[in-house]
Amino acid sequence: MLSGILIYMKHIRTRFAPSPTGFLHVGGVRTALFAWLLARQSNGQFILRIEDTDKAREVEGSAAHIIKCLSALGVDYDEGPNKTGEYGPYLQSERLEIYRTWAQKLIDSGRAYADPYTSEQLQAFRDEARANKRAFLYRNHRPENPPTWEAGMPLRFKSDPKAYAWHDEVMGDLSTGPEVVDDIILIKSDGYPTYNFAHIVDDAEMQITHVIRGQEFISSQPTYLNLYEALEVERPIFATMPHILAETGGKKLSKRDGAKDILDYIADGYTPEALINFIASLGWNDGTEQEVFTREELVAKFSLDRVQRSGARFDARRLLWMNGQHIRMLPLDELEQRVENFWPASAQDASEARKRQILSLVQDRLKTLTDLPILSSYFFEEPDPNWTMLQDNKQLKKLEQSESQQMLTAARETFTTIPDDNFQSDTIQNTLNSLLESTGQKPAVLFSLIRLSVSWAPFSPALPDTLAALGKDTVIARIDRSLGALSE
RNA sequence: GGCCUCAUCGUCUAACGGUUAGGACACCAGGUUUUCAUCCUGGCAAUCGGAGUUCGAUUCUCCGUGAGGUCACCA
Repeated sequence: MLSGILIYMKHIRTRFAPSPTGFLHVGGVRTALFAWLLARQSNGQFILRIEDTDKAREVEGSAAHIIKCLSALGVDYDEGPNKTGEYGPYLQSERLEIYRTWAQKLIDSGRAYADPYTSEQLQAFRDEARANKRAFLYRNHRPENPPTWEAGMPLRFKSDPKAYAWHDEVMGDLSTGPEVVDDIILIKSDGYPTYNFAHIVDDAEMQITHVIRGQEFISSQPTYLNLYEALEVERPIFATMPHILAETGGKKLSKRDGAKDILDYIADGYTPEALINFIASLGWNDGTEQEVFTREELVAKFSLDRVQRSGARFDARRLLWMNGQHIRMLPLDELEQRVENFWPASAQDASEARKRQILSLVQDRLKTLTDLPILSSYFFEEPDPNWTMLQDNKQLKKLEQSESQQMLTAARETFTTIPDDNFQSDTIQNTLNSLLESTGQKPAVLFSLIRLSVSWAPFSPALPDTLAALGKDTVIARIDRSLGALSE
């Protein structure tokens, strides 16, 4: 405990260490986010390290893609591939000399040896273990007189199996027996280190204080602990994150289960704030009933000891709700910048002031930024009458055609009496009220009809506001057009 | 199969061993003199099972059960 406190008093250094093998989904992002929050709340550093040691699985451009994702979320790093600090390089493929040096240290101390087996022999050992219903342990087949290690041979760790008990900031106190500590590969035959080796070397070299990673590493943790000892490096604080589960089934979130890339969410009109809030809420809460957190609140309130131990299921509906909450929290001029690329094509020639006016009307109804066109296009272009909307409307479907015509005609007449310079929301409200009296119609019927005839949209802001924003001439012209279509 | 981890409404979750087990999403019903995906009010809905410890277990212990992870020259 004391050492933990001392390390906290030192500055915190956390890292996100993805392998560039594809895209970045919410599971990976959460690990990055929590590491980032920890660093930011303590004036520490957050490091991005690209673990590109598997050249066969590497996908070109994905390191750049990962950086783009982090940047889109506002998860900034202090050291990384294109932001060199004093512990670089931050691409593992550029650190091969470092791994070789540490490997040599292990060889010299008798803690590493060349693996002489062919893959067929290895596979036979595995099959045997499986047939005996036992876990495969390489060290049961440790060669007595391994050859001198040279290029082209895998280098193995000579483990010193023992029981371990260790503390995990999230999972609590964990322990295992010696049967899980094994001779893992340190350097592959292609000369690249394995994750198992490289991450320990790098974390030590880069002075990482907190290792935050997914549950899948818990079972190899004892071997890692053994390796820290052999390497004679101080072990960091560990925090193991539960998995994020796919929406259906009990499996961890993955690409084939429909996990989307973070940039896809951005493209679909989700805000970084909402994504971060949502992802953090998958497994973390601050103990109060607060659900919506700003970025600053997350930084201030996050703590590892309130991270859940069990997996959390991804819930797209909750994310959608949360996105709406965050959109509503944005100041109008901020929202204006965010929606720049989401306007309908017809808004292209509209003035900034006009777009701003429309935006303020629809802000409360946006759940994603991509909702903007459906909520605003009729302000910028002439909507086509759509009779199915009339027929599907529960208020209007029983209406005779002649009744609709009468109502619209009456509405048109009343609107013409409003002076041009007084076609404002409150005046329109009064006009609509008097129209209700004179026609004797229910508001639900009359207002639905007017709304549809000027917008032909599934939803819109409050009617007086909508009409005022459209303007008197447009309102009358659209009613005329709808009347014309009605009488055909 | 070995080892490890986890287990509260459908979902995300709260609850010093003492609460009518709370909140949120979703859903349903009302309301806000139009629609609605905003907003407000209300409703539905949970402690995996069995023992034990205790005056009292969601909470502690054990045994089951279920779920997940891992047993790669992937990370």
